[in-house]
Amino acid sequence: MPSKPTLPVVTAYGGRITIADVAEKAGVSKATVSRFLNRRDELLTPEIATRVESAIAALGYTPSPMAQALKRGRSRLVGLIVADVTNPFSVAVLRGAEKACQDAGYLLMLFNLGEDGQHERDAIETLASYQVEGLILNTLGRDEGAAAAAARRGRPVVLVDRRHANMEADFVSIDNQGAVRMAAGHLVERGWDDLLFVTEPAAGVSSREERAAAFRAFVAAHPQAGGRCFESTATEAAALAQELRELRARGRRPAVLASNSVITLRVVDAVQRLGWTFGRDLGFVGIDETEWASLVGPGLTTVAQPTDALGRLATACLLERLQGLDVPPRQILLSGQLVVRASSAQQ
Amino acid sequence: MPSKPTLPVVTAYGGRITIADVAEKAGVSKATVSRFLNRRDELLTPEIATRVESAIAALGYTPSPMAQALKRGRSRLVGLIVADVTNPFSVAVLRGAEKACQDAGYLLMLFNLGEDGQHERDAIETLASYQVEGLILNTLGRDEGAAAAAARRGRPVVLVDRRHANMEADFVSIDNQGAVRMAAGHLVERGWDDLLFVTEPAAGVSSREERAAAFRAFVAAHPQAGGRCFESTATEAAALAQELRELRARGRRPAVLASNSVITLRVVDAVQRLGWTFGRDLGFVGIDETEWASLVGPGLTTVAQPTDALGRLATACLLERLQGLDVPPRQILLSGQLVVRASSAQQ
DNA sequence: TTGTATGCGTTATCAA
DNA sequence: TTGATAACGCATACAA
Repeated sequence: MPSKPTLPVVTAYGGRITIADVAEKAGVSKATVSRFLNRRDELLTPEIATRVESAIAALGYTPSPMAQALKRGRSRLVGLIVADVTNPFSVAVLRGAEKACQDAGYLLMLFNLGEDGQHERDAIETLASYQVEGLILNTLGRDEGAAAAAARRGRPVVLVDRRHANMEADFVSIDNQGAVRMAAGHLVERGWDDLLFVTEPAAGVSSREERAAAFRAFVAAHPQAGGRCFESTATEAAALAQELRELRARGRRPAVLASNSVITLRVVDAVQRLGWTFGRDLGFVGIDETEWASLVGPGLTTVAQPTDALGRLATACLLERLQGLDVPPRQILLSGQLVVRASSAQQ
Repeated sequence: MPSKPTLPVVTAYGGRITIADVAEKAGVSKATVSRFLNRRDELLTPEIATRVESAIAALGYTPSPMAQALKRGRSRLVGLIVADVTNPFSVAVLRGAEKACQDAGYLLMLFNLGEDGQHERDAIETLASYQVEGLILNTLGRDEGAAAAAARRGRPVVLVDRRHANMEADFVSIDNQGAVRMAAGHLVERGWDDLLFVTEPAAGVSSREERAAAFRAFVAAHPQAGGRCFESTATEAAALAQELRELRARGRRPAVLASNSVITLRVVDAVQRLGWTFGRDLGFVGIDETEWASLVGPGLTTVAQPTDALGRLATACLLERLQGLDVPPRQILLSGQLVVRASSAQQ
């Protein structure tokens, strides 16, 4: 008797091969295939196991993450929201996080807030609707409680570089205090004795606040060194140049400590307009290492952030929470590394 | 008679509010809610419509994209695969694509191939398993046919900046030929008459090949100007410096045309080691505008790519295909823009 | 015009 | 140990 007319192994609509196809080919039930996939440890008759296995291989079957997510409520997705992908720091962190996710079998969904840094709440909700299991946030946290709400819904949240007000969550960042102390200490040690800390307006961004506070603390501890702060905005380039002029006019050995690479760009621009030379007319250290730091002027001394580690650790924290770790919010602070170049040359 | 004992509006497990919750609250069936959501045009009794509407609002209901994707086979997800997120060009394109996606109600899933640019096939399959509706690729295409396979499965593919061999797909890029001609023409016009085109080894990357070919064509058309090509690798910085030395030793007015920003970085480094000055000892134009181009040496002349438009157009192409547009593969070439600075100053 | 029932691809609960 | 079967949240053919 001829075997029952086997339907051609017709790939399910959309070209997708489903667990049903595998089951049919292996001559078992869908449940068995599912068990084979998920709980291999559980005893399966070796013969059946191999049948299923080869059917899977023959068909090239891969489970549908969407269906799995729907059923399990878990998606193997991690959401990463950054205030601005244009920021090399954020991209570097992203890379670290991505690697760690891949290693753990997770996929990163990126959401970039763009220009205004607004819509954080929307971003969180969008990502949440895709059942992301957790969130890594490198954002302002201005959208009161949006992240907290996510956390309350049971989605672990890890903050990178920027704390959110009233938000109890794991936090991963460079040690801002240490970084500033290192940078300022280096300048003073090299003989620069009139320091100007240039930063963007704090505007509630914790890293900016912490760096500024650390600078003030440094100044208080080193009364022999002059120390002032200046807030630079994108629109007022002239004000920065003016500030630098006054700094130098004071007649000591002036140096700038830039709070991040955006500020570094502005300071370099101003210094070039003034026709000054770094390391001679003005000492300089900037937080954030960039690919161009060594190429500007005589080379810019920087504090490099361990961006890759930051991304990896943020992911690691998240994954631990996903695996049920239940401890109070942790803070992980990593040291920056001073990259000495000619802009801070010995006086 | 008391209404049947209403179960407390219990939010579905995981805290998720489902269409069933809305239906119950509005006192209608799930189907009605679904119709309200999808085909508002279809006649609904106004009274019911408002009841549903307010129930949705009251509950803060949002449909689950996963469930929708499962049911419809469409996910409102677009996959973007980049060879290297570290590349500012790719990030800029990403931003444009992201904006366009958001405008159209799509979400971008980013996949970064990282270091080796390997695993393109894996990336495509991973993304495909999440039911992305289409793919934007800024990759090597070395993984023979992986993209083509996706395309065959009915997922539209758009290539950005890099063509794939044997791949018939929409292609969006800067006009490489025009860009090189513009850059080289500018140098010659300014009196630089011994040109060196520096590029990474082509290695099958179409944009590199096209730029090199365009340079050779330019040289052929301008026999009075010297013109050579040099392939620079990351590991052999010395070779580049040596090449520059020879270029200058030839005694004419030497200039470099860098094929992208990575090469620009290397050339700047070499020139600084040699102690030369751009615009005096060596003319320079680099393809790719960067935030630091104006800050290096006397300022670097560049050809800016319309990255944002590239990303938007790539997305637009994809969305058109998704809406059923069926025309042969298109090529969209955008002009670069010359940003003149002192590195190419008049001789 | 609205409701019922079915299925998308999986997993989980029960029997067998 | 394995197999029916019922969800997961949604959309739709069909019935009312």
